[in-house]
Amino acid sequence: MSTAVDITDPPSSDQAHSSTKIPNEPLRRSLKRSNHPYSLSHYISTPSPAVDVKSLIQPSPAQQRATQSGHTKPRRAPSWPDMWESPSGLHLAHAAELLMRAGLLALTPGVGEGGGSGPEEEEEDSSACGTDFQPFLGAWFPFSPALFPLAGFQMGGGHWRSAAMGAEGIEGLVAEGCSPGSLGGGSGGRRKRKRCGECVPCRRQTNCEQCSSCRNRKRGHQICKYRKCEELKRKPGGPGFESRVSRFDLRGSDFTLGLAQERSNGALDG
DNA sequence: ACAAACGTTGTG
DNA sequence: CACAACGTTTGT
Repeated sequence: MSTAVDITDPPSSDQAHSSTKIPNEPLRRSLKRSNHPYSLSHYISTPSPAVDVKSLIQPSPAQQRATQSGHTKPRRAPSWPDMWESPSGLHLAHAAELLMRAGLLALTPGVGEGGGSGPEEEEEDSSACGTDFQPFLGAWFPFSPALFPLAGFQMGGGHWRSAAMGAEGIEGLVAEGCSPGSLGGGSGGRRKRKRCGECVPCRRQTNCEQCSSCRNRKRGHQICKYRKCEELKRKPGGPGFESRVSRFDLRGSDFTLGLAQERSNGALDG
């Protein structure tokens, strides 16, 4: 049970947090000009530390604090991936559950009745969540019937997403099944997924400057190949993802059962 | 406004 | 399928 992240890259410590922006400004012109110490082969041959999915699901206290206290982004509402990524993602799930219990959130039959103990009461205590996701109730669950097809789908798709499902599950589901495109927009509503920040490539701090992406950054708009997040490499709909989504998509609430089965089968375990 | 980077599409 | 280019989203 040693899920410790084996960080082989010394400087990766300050990069544990996932952010769209790379902390160490590897993409700066200065970097381009400077002759970075790593060669292409270095990137390729670097061992792959285990991905600590748990850290995604259970953010550090510091992260939680940050999210709880200052989760209010002045600029725009958090995207769904944001929601799932943040500790509040769990709260969001709880919110949905409460909504269901209150009869406000109509999901496909089976979810709500899946037993009093509910499918996922795993994380945290509801009491804490109750207060915590309050803001989200206002912002994201305005109890508007118009939004419930959306919300229901999100909830169902997310299935109170839990530790059983990796970050990939979250992101994938949100990215594909639950993206605004499939939600309200329908037309070209593709939501960007975010780097996991945990995988080896994400931990890279420097661009190789040699790969096609680096060389062609101006026009390619792509991150260095060796920094491309492993999660993002997987297309939504890829292996593992598809099974989950399809299960959820086709059977709605049975998604939970599917997860349970997979869990028992060890498919989702480590 | 700008930069970074993901998603999509076209091409070989 | 891999790659390149573009469009778009997202964060500063």
